[in-house]
Amino acid sequence: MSSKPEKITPRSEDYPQWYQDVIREADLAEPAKVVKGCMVIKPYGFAIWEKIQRTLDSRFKDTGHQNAYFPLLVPQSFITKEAEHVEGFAPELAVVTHAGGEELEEPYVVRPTSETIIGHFFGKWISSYRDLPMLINQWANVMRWELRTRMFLRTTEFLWQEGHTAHANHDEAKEEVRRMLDVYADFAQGTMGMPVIRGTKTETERFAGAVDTLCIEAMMQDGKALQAGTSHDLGQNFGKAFDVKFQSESGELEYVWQTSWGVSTRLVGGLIMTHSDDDGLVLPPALAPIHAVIIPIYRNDEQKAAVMDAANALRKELGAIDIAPQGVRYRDFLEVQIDDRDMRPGAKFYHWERRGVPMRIELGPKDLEKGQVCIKMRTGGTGKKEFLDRDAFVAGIKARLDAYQDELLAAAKARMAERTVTLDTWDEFVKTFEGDDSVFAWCHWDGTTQTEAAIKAETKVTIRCIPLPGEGPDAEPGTCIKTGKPSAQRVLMAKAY
RNA sequence: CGGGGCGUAGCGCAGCCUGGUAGCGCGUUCGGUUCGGGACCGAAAGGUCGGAGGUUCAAAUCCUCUCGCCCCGACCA
Repeated sequence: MSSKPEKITPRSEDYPQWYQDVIREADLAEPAKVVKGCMVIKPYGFAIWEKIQRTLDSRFKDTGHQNAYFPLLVPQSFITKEAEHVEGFAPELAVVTHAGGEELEEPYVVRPTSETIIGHFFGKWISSYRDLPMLINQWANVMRWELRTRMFLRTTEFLWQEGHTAHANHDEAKEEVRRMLDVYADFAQGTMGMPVIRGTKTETERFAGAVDTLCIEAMMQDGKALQAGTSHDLGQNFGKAFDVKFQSESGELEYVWQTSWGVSTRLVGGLIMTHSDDDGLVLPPALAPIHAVIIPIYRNDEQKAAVMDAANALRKELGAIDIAPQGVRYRDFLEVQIDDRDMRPGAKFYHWERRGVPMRIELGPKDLEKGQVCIKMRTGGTGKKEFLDRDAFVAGIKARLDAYQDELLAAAKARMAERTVTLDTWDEFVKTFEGDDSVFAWCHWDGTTQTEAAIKAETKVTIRCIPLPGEGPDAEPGTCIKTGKPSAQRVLMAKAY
């Protein structure tokens, strides 16, 4: 490599520092500083979020949901209507007490989530079974006063999407909860290249006010788990709290069955910690704002003119290629940029590598002469430059990017498999989780909150989820790793972000 | 909120102990030579030393308070 001082701390040296270095060097975001716990998402980072939004939004539309928008401020009394919901969110609420120069009669809370205010409006909108199901999604910002923040993973204000639906019966609501979880899982793996495990949260980790919370859990490179998305079965809890009733086909008045589900800008943090390396950000093509950068190589003005002509022609040709995944309702063109800054080519290589651009195209006099391009992928493969016939390269670029996307997922899966273990004794368990890092451990658990709390207190390890069928080891009875009491199946245990 | 660390030029830091007109590296701007893995020469711009108060003839430096960031813990998408 180079003799220059490293700008990115190696992962082996200090993982959290590495994470921050990658974000800074890729120019994704920076701490706001002037606003506690908040971050500024910079254009390149926001472009990734926009890609996430577009892909997910398309899937939400495909599953019948419509976007809407509800107020940022929620009357404080709304929050207190659902007992568990208040209890869960009270500590992290920001409250507006003054406006227009006067103290408000009733304070507003800045939404930490919108179940309550949406519940209120569902109550007004729903009166008959004909109004159901009500399938709403909102793209919004929310605020939770967190004690400790990390960029993208946990900030006081964050961006997300929250789906809110109301159904005529519990089965339909449960189906919805599972359907959207599967959308998340499919998106995480297919688009982000981030393998996940689908499961059910324990009572401790369940959403405040839900009867059941499903989740997808991803593994970061240090083996820690990241809750990447949740889908809640709210039962009739909010229906009762906000008096959301409908007249059924048989004419009876019943409370609706609701669901809610969300993913946030945390996904960007997960994306970073899934693929990136000591050289900086690594992005899957499906979410990369820029797919390829052309670096022109020349020694004099004459060469420069010729190379720039060729570069512009190549860019135009590549930019017409639609790389949207199959089945989506939008088009997504290959984004290719030419870096014509007055810098040494080597400096440009490092610049774009830190930003995770999947492919670099070098174009110089020799390439024009031979009708070829010199390309190098950001990671994987042989790691070497490849010289390809220009037209064949253009024809094959989509397949090449698809292959790169698959490689990233495969590498992430391999890492996850490497760090996934099955443990049966408490001694092993303690030893496994001794250090700072973590693994995914499949262990038996007696199903009690007490045992869960004891395990956490002693080892910082939490039950990430009870796997859905097929997501973990086949269910077979055993004995709890901590207490030795009977257990029906293994659950996923890990330290978490 | 508890424990620890840190706030000095865009970034990374020195200076602080032992008060005396603010420095280094990288980056930036301009000019030139360069250009297939982080170029070089020359010139220049850029800081109310996180903020407030105090001690002092004099404060980046000493004292008090405060705000923010990072790490560790408790809470969480």
